[in-house]
Amino acid sequence: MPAAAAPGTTAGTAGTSSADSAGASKSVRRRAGRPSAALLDQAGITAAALELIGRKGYDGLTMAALARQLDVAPSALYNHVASKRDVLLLVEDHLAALVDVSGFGAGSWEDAVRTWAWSYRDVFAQHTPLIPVIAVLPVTDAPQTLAMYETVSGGFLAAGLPEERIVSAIVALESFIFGSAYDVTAPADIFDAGSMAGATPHFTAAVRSLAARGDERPADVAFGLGLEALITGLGALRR
Amino acid sequence: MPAAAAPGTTAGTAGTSSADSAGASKSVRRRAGRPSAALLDQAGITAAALELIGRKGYDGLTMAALARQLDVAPSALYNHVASKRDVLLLVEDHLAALVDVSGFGAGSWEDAVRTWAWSYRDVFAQHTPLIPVIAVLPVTDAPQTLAMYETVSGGFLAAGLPEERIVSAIVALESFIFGSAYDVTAPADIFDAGSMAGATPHFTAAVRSLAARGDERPADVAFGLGLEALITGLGALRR
DNA sequence: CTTATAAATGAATGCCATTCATTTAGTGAT
DNA sequence: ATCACTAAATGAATGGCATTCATTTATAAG
Repeated sequence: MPAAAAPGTTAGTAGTSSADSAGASKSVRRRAGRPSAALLDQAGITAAALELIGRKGYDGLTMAALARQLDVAPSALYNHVASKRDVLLLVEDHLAALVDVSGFGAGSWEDAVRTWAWSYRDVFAQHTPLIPVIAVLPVTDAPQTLAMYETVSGGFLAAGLPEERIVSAIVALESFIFGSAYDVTAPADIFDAGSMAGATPHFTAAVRSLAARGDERPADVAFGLGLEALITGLGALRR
Repeated sequence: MPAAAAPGTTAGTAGTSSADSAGASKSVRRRAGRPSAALLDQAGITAAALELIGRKGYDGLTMAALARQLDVAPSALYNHVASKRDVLLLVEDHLAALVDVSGFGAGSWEDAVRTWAWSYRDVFAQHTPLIPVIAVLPVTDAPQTLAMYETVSGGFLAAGLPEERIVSAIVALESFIFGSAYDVTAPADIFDAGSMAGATPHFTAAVRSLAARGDERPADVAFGLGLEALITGLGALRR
């Protein structure tokens, strides 16, 4: 857990072990009506969603399952979120706080970017179904994500990148990170050409010679290779 | 299991220009039973799916809509594809053939990569819902995609990249391309911090100064920046 | 002529997100 | 105290979705 960022606002609730409201499985039958204390809130929904995702994966994350996890009727969720997409947004923003931006302001710019990029990829490799959501997500709707951008922007500016290229540089890195996150989840034999191998000699040979020197995970090798290239190339913009 | 199946008898029809069977909207009521010539085949299904995607987007691509487009009952589709995922695979492989690999073997390696990467991104920017599918797709199931890899591998080898790094280099570029494809579809105001702008001075300033010099599309600027960095970095591996 | 089969039908099935009328328990004002 | 208001729950629809299955039938093969 890289920790870090976790900007002030919601830090109070976020700090508590997220399991509490998630695990509530009292089988006590409740009647409709306003309870003494609200059963649901966004923090509880987020925690329950994460718990569910961890146990059953994203296929298991249905509004019905989420409601059951919280011992509540599915329709009750809609008092606190407008849609399932909203739930995914809550989860996404929670995860953004786990990305390690501690390197910015500490060591070299290169090392800070390395730490950030690897942890960013690692976090979202476990949550690839969120990537299509993030990609189109206005930052306004995700405060933790926005906080991450602020820290990274500050680090880039301090390192001497021209202000007008900072967003482009971040976007380029992020695009690479998201694409690479998918890569982590790919099956090991994804490049096995099978019966078509005869028709693709160059590619088949390349796949074989990669596999031959295989201690490190292929996805990690590719990520390291691309990341170092990006760091060098983007670093050259500094003045 | 996709590919294989393709009942031999009807293979002849598969070779025909795929557009014909897509537009078939005869309202003639048919009875159950084997028709004189098969109404459906994978080429026709692919063409109809592309037509539908172009007209209604991926939300409009349902098995029911696809069947209607082909003037057939939804269940009939399952004689030719095992699942909706299979339909997406057919579409993906069709698109792979549109990617421009003509640069390999022609000009410089750098230019070939540029042409390939830009066209690859452009094709899939229109089809981002396919990206999660491609990412986990064994190449065996996608002959056109495999053919693309073969051409690119050959180009990389000819340019002097060590064989054991070719796959990693391609994966790194592809990851960047997929991530960047999402970027193209993002709304223009995605980085507008709105009410949070006060709390994020560096980021907000960076966004503003990017917008200030804005003739080119932001997604294109970021893609160009990252791509040139990758080309330089990966090119340095040549011997 | 018989038989096997590919390829269609349409009627389920089960899952899903979401909506809605309804109920109820607190809160705050009079 | 009483009353009205409202937040937050319920459970019963609703409509859409992919997929399955028993059934039908034209055709090709033997």
